[in-house]
Amino acid sequence: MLELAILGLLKERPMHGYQLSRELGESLGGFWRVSYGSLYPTLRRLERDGAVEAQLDGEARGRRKTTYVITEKGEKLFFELLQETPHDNSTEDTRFRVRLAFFKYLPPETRIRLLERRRAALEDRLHTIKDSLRATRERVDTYTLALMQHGQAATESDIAWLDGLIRAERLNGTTAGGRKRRRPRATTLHGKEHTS
Amino acid sequence: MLELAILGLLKERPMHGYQLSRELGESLGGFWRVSYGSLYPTLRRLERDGAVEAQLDGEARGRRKTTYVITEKGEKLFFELLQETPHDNSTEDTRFRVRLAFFKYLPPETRIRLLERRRAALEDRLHTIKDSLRATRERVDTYTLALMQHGQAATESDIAWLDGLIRAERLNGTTAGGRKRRRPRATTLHGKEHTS
DNA sequence: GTTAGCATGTAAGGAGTTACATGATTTT
DNA sequence: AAAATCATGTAACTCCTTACATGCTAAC
Repeated sequence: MLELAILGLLKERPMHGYQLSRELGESLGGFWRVSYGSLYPTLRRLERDGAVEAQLDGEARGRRKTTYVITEKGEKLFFELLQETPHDNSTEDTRFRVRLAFFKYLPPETRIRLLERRRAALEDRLHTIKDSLRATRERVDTYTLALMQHGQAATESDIAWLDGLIRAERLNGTTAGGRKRRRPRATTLHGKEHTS
Repeated sequence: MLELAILGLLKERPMHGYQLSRELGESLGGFWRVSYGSLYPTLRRLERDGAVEAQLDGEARGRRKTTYVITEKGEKLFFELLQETPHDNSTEDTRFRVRLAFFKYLPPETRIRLLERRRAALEDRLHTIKDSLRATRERVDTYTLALMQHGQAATESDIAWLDGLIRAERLNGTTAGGRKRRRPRATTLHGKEHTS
């Protein structure tokens, strides 16, 4: 997840680790502020794997400030991570936010597919909540009840939001051509932004 | 977090690991469904630490079904975990839900304190989002913008919900006595439910 | 008699965290 | 000249996950 976020930010422009940590916190709007203890090791790993390149700027004395630049290989990795099917359920809320932050790099079809997959997951959660509410009704304390009811409301609001995004995506997509337009592969995207 | 949830459920009645995993998913309404790979080892650890006791029911052959019962020591641990000041930011959303699910075991004063601490954290997040929105306005893409705006709305809704809970708590608390009532310690609660 | 659900576990590993440590540069 | 912020890093650790493995028991 962190790798994806780093690569996505470096795609826009080269940056220091420190800058990355700032922008990471900002672009997700206050959710998930990464610690340096995970940021720097991850940058090292990406460098080792050839996904980014380190450029030592600064006047050689003291060796400070390393600017990281994304490579071709890093771009490929970025698209793989961006479309990766998530198995994990626990981190998926944040993971989806990270993905969405880089949606502009995906073709409309893929965007819709990811949005609908997310929608299905939330529908699932909604059913679980409703089932719980039905099952435990009356013999449950105020706080658990409040938790469930607010969970339901929040999930419904999330779904409505997703519906808005999907609708907007469809409106943009229906301007040209019938169904089954040439399906672009990740490798054809390579670095260019998709502006449908 | 898992320890707290396990102890909280075992406080209501003894259970198997398997049952615990079901109820865990239910009582939090679809958020955080724990895997057995973390549940059973945690139960073992709690047993080793004397917080729970394992009772082998079943007919000795095959050795199946272990019912876990919370101990005195486990009750103490439960209250410690329930009031623990969180340092972690990343898991705090779920952590707060778990805490709230067991609020009935806390005295009103403590409830209010925890609710307000949570409220402050969300206000903080809200400011971060608003700052980001102000800072990046216009030079940000649709998706990041959507993310921030929805994040803001969701956070505001969470805060309003908390305000409701705090208000309800205050109404229940103002029936008797002036400010600074005898402050109950965790150890005085010991197992009994607080019904203000 | 087979599918579904109950029940318990292990091994390997992922993805982060905190706490500590250091030092340069900019602002007050 | 002190304080804040920029900048980079390591070591130990937390807490949970997936994938695998096993076997009983109830329902259809």
